[in-house]
Amino acid sequence: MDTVDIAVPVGVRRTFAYSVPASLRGRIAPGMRVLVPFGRKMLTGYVIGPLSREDTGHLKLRPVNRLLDSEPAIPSGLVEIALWVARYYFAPPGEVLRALFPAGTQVAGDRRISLAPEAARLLNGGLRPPGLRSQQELILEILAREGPLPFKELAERSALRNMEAWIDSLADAGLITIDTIVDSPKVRTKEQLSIRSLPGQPELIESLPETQRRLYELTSGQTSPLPLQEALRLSKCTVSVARALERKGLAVIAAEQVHRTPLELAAASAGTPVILTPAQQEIVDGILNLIVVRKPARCLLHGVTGSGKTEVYLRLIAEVLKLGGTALFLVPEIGLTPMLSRLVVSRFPGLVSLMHSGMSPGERYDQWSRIRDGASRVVVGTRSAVFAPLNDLRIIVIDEEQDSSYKQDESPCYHAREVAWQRVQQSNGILLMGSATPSIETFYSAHSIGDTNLFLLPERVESKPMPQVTIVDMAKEFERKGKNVVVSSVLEDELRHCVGRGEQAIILLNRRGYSRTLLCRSCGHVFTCPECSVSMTYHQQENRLACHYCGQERSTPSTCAGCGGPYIHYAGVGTEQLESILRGLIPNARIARLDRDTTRRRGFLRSTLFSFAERRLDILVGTQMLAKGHDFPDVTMVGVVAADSGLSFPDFRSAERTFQLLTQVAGRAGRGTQPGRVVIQSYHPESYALQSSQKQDYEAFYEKEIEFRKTMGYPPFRSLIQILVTDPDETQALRAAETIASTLKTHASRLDPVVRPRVLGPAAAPLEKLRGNYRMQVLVKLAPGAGGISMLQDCFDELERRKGSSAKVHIDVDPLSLL
DNA sequence: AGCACGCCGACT
DNA sequence: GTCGGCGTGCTC
Repeated sequence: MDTVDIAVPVGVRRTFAYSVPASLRGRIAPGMRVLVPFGRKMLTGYVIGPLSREDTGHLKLRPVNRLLDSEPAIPSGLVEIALWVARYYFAPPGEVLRALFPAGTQVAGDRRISLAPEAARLLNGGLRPPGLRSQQELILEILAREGPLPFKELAERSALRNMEAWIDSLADAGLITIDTIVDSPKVRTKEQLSIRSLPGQPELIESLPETQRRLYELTSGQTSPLPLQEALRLSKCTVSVARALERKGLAVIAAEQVHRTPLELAAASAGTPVILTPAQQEIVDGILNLIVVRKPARCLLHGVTGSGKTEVYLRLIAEVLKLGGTALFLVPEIGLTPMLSRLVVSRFPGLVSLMHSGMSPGERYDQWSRIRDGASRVVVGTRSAVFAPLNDLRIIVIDEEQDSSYKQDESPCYHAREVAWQRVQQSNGILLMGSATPSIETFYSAHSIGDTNLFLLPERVESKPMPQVTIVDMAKEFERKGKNVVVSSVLEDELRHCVGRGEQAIILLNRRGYSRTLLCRSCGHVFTCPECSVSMTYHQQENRLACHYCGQERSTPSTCAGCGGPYIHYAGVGTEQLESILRGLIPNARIARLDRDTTRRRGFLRSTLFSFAERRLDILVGTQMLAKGHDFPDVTMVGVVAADSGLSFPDFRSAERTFQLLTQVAGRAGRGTQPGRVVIQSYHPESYALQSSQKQDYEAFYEKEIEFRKTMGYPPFRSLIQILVTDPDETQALRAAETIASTLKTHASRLDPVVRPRVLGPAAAPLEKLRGNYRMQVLVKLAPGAGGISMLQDCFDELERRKGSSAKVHIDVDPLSLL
């Protein structure tokens, strides 16, 4: 390779060609990080491979400066995965590749300007080099006063423009020197002085003084070197004692690498597998058969809540390890399910690495290094762990496959499930998706298309019954009571009984705050966020209004901002108000609330879940974070206060979301010895999302929903690409969106009508304004697999070449929502 | 993404 | 005439 293709972490959707100096030939390989000159800087680049483009003849290639890795830092397969992500999701390849490495390992270099010795001597002697312009003199003065400075800082201090020219002239005159300083990575392996004992003559050891003997015995009982500080603390002696041992040849003190270990790993104890039910065993056998043939395959494990899917995953991971392969276990959010990660860790002691956002940069770096070096063969992690540098990946498990946290909402907007599928296709492994409420796309692929293997666990373990679900029609409740109530009599009675029996309850209301909207009774004015097109929510505890989209706050008004009138109506109940209502209804119950407001305090989520598990709480009130994956055996009652709050969302997935949320939260009830009861309050009891979740009938929901998707041309029948154009100026946003839409339409019209993508818009996005930016969207509907994507590639390449507008363009391939 | 180049208004 | 504004074009 004498010329290479390199991705540089800048926001450009292309790679760059570099020449390889003779000294590096034969040592450079794909997946290595290199230092390359880019513009006026030095940047970390990622080697893609030999130069494939031929049109570089006219370019004067710059040489790779040096290698940052002596061997490829990631398996070369991962480079291909990154390129696939970049292409499919319209993202800059350099930024995708950067995301594959732990944060803080990237290096960059900047020019540093110093005074040449000659100039320094003159200036120190109070003299000035003759014939200089005042600007040049200023630069020299600053350098004499401040010492060598980075280019940018020098430019700021001097406040000159055209710095490049002044610097060049001074360098030509030999008065300054310019060199490149490359900073060192912020995160690296941590080393610590450690002590390790050596075997010695028994009589020598016998003769040791008391303190040296203590230290020697402590360290000789260890299998690995002990951090020196810790050893001294434990044996209560000082460094001189350790040095004495070293002099006698009984110990070695040296810097050793220490692994920064996440809490969950350190705390785990060894666990043992449970015995599988026949149904679980059959599925394990079925999937294992697919694993051993070494052909890529997708599997969906559709099992009701509490049917024991986790045990199936763990058994298959164990089998993969026996076969010598590695495994990746993706979970929605580790923070919400600390029990699950602990369970995995306990089952494969010493082999597991964790990758999630709650870890410090150092911990992430060490976990990543362990995975890359092959020390960890099981990785448990959230979305980004799908890029873990595992070799011979034979299974990827995606738990709660439908969860929206698997989709990254900023560029690159990848979906971990799709990336996982690319990875197992490459490594001849298995993708195992698990859910009680699979996404419509995945179930369609399994049930109707058949390119995903479907495995069913229709019953709970130990034949525990599914909870009994009651729907309360809140319109009738209003008629009966003659007034609006938040908690229906049915829900109230059930709760009372539940708490009375000493059992626990979960109440879901997917809306935080005290009141959702403030409305003037005189003129109808709604208090909306000045930056966003949404109403502000009243929070009683802080006595403030807050925007839940941008976080902006303001004090609670006492009069209407529109007409000055005093009659302000607080409408729409949130979790904060619900909590106080429940306290009023059932004063003896111990109640806690879990939502983004209460869990902002570090550790509150963990400690509250723990208290609830320990039965020091009777009722948990909260938002959807209560619905996910928790396993509390004493919860027998689940209430949903406003089940239709999500149904009115102007989004094609709102029914699916509602059904999933209701079914998931209902599944929290009756996981122990007592059967569960669920009460769902709604103004739309007839909607199919509610009806099918009442019967816990996924397939009934699927049949209705897939019909809707087909009629409307939504996924899985059409692929969607959302182009969101934002700008503080409404007309700017619209104009930029119009340019994009018309370019897309022109390109589309050249295609065969059968595969021709439909271009819709531009139109204002449902969230018209967010953080002061107006949002226009263009929507492209494509027939899946019809090659429309390559048309879009061309289109966006063209648009990028002549962008001509300051408006921001955000491309979301396969968006999860269209807000 | 940065960052320089280039072409138009307000100052010495 | 210069300084500085931000439109637009490039980085191998």
